[in-house]
Amino acid sequence: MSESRSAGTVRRPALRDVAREAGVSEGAVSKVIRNAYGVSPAMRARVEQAIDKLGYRPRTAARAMRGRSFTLGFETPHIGNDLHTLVIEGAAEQLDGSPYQLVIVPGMGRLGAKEILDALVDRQVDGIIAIASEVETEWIEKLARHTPVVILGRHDQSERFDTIINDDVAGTDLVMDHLLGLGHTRIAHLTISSPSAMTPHVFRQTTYVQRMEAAGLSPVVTQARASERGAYEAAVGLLSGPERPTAIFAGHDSLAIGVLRAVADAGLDASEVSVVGYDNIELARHPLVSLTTVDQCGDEAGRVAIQLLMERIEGRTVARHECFTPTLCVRRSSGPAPS
Amino acid sequence: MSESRSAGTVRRPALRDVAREAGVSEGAVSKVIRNAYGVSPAMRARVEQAIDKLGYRPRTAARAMRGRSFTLGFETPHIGNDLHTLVIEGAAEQLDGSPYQLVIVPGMGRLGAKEILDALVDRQVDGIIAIASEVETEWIEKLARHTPVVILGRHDQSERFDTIINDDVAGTDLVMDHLLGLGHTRIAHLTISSPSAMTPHVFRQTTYVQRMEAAGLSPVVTQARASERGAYEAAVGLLSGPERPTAIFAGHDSLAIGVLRAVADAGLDASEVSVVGYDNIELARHPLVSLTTVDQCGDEAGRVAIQLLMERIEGRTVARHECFTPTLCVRRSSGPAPS
DNA sequence: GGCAGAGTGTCAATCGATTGACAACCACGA
DNA sequence: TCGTGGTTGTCAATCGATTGACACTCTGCC
Repeated sequence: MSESRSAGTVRRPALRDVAREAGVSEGAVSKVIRNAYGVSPAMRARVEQAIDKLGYRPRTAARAMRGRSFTLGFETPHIGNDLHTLVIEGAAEQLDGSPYQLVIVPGMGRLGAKEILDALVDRQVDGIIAIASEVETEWIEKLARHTPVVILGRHDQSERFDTIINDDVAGTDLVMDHLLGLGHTRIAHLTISSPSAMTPHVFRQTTYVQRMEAAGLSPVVTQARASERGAYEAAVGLLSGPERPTAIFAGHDSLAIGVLRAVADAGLDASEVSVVGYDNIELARHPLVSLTTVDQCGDEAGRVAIQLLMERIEGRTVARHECFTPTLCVRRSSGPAPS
Repeated sequence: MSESRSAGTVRRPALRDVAREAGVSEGAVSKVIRNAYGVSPAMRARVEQAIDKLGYRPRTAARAMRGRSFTLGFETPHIGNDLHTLVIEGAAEQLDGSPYQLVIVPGMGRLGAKEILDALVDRQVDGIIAIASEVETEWIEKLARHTPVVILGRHDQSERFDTIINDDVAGTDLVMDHLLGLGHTRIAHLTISSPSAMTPHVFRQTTYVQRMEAAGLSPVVTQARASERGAYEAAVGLLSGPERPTAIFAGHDSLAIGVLRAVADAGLDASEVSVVGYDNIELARHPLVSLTTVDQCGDEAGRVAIQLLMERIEGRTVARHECFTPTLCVRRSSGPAPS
């Protein structure tokens, strides 16, 4: 009765069972599975044989109680965001072969960043990669006091956690160089509301305004709800206005996709309204979409995020802040200004 | 020195600290946080005050050692798959407000399903939702002996784990009714190789072949690599052959997107080659794509998956197998056969 | 007055792995 | 023969929360 619980349920072997099977102490088994000092080849062989026989695997929970959980957490407001997918891809690649495991807790529009981060802390992850754009800096600093944290796309540099950002000023400059070079003068910018002044969207918007004014043009900024549909509705408004823009720079690709839909619905195309996005999501590459956009190599960001976390886990205490330089991908959604 | 570890690192409060702060026993505190029987209102108030003051949160690892981890795991070969995103959305909705948390472990092409499932078991999740199409039934049954499991899109019905499938025969019938009704006779099917005979793709292919033969037509099945690019290449081959098909039924939407690309690149459109997919991913809805496809309500599947897991956690031991009936979404990518 | 029984709170064992202290043993040289 | 030093293995405490057994205090009632 001590070998099984309820009907059809079996107890997974524990370290104790392996020790009994091999006829050695639990400590010895622990040493073997951790590759610790002080085990003879003979002992190692016996223990490994017992492990194989029983199909033993150490429980993460028990290990976590004594230190590491070998788990890293990723917080994202919503999976299905292509940029984040790319980041996760890079992170997974960097983690390949290591004993650490990446787990993702998705907000899906119902859980706030704080709730997710708390859930990760409750599970004693050894490190956290987060977006967390809506969370105050102090809150994250408190979090970082006990768990290594890397924040993506946040422009404020704290001493207590690492950040990885894309150079949004340079990226926006690429877009504006492109559009101005094509002769556009009525360029509108579509953005979303930001919880803080330190988000990428604010930097893109600010740079857009500066460039417009520097070129002697009047900036037009429109706020949309943060979705393809929100962008669609905002774009419909822009296109039906008196002074129709000849180019629309959207804060990111999902918004740009919505803009493209509005352009198509209005019976227009790229020869009349150029559309440019930001992020270079998979869809932007598709020939039916062919969206001009800014690539910010999310996979590289994912790889670096893991590296930074590992450094923290191994003892680094001074913050590091990485910045990537984006590139422009010119496609068919943008063209010369109509004459 | 017992209050802090290394520089800048603080120990999170434990149950013990709350007990000391409130001047009660640890057991009492435990009862309060679990809403267990046997606490007076006065005690509850004192304890809750102490919890607030210290910012205490129970550690999942310690709880897991005594039973539940309040964590459910989701195994997916690759996030960024829109159907899975939809499933996760439904699951998150169903889980809203419960103490359970969903975590996703993505394979990202480097981790096999078994490795992911093992990682989840190591973390003692209370239940698992998995795709696991490549894993043998016996392996999953062994897994299900100690952890509740729901498998998505697997047509073999085991007594030991629950399954949720889409009626792929009915879905394929919808597609074939549609295409045959439009007068198509040269209908090709694009599929991917399957690790077992129980995957949705095999059922779709088999039904396609049966319907073609029943209509007195010759089926043409082409295998593509499992990616948009693989579908593109396969479609290029199909379109440049001697007897060009007038309709292509792709095994799922990502493949269909690749087919659409090939059609566009060949200078053709829906009036010459109809394209139909399966899954109704977000992109299929976009006006620039407008793909006719089969909707299999992934969000509902996600909700039901959570329900099934909860039932298992609460003691159900007989297997349940749910089957959803899909619907057809007709869009502009399909039309009458060219005369 | 005494006793049943409901309501509260404490105690101690337990889950599984890790880790520093320590003991047993060996060989070797003085 | 004894001591020294290096290997190898065991022991026991520990991490944090849960839980069943148990003890104590009141009420109310015969």
